[in-house]
Amino acid sequence: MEENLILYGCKLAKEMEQNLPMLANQPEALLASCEEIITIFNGVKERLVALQGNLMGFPGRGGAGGSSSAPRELMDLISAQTMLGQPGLDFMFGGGRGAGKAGPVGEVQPVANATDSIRTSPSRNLRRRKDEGGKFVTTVAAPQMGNLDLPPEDGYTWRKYGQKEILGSKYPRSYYRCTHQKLYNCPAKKQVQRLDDDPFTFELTYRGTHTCHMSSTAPSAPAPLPEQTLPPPTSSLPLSSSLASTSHWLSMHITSGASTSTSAARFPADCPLPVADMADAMFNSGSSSSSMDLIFSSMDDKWDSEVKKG
DNA sequence: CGTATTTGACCACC
DNA sequence: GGTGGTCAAATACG
Repeated sequence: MEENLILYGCKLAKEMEQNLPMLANQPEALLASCEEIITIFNGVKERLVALQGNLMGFPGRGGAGGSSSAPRELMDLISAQTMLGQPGLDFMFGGGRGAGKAGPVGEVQPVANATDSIRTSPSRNLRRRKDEGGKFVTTVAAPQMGNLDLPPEDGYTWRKYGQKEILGSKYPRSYYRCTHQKLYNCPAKKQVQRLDDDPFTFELTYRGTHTCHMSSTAPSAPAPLPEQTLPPPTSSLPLSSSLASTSHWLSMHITSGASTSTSAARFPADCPLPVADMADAMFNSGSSSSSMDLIFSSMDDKWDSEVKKG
């Protein structure tokens, strides 16, 4: 069920992508297509939210007023995946597509948090380990050229706060937190580790959700969109131009069909994840994620209202 | 001088 | 006690 809708959505998105120059002159057609895609993904998203709610038991964030944290988590995952240029949606939607034998690259696994117990240390309670709701593990291809030590760029700004040798791994694990952690109390963290059997692949572990890009005062966030029925000015986004020249190293890797090349192959030939491509292009088109924030915030508006409706 | 990274030590958890 | 995650002082960098 979902996968059919997704395929349809992918197809629509791809058609949009191909017809973008034309559609740019027909904002109404563009708008209709956007609406359709949004509707499709919305339905799938709601199901996944329910599913993921069962799976992860998202505790929500901040207690008061955090009623719609799960969609945010999902969107963050999608953002991370699409930014990475990986078919991360396969994790979200791949359950039914032909018993998807996922390769080692681009695989995403939700990991349920064991307990929520916070150790009440008598002397210190500032170093709690078991925090945040869920964590996501994904693998991403490393660049085949250039600096291999460079952690994968994913559109967020991370600050490294630690590195550790991991038992049984050749390579150390690096620990990053969101640069805006202090300013905006953003709890997002990620771990980067190179696979010992495949140095060209990073294993990324994301935990926590970015609150910095949600904050209206956050540096990367555009001015909050007012309540509106119209979508953001998608026609003004540098979609087509950047699609033609994605210079991101991840994109290069994926299209180059490198050694661990199960990533792109797992998608139908007529649907090479155009949505991810579009998102990737959008992220790569600017250093800040403002355009994506624009899109996601508007989508969230939509989706939030949909969720509240239901 | 402010910010990011490095790195040894500390701490939580198993 | 071992291992992994985090802290924080020292250091590097722009």
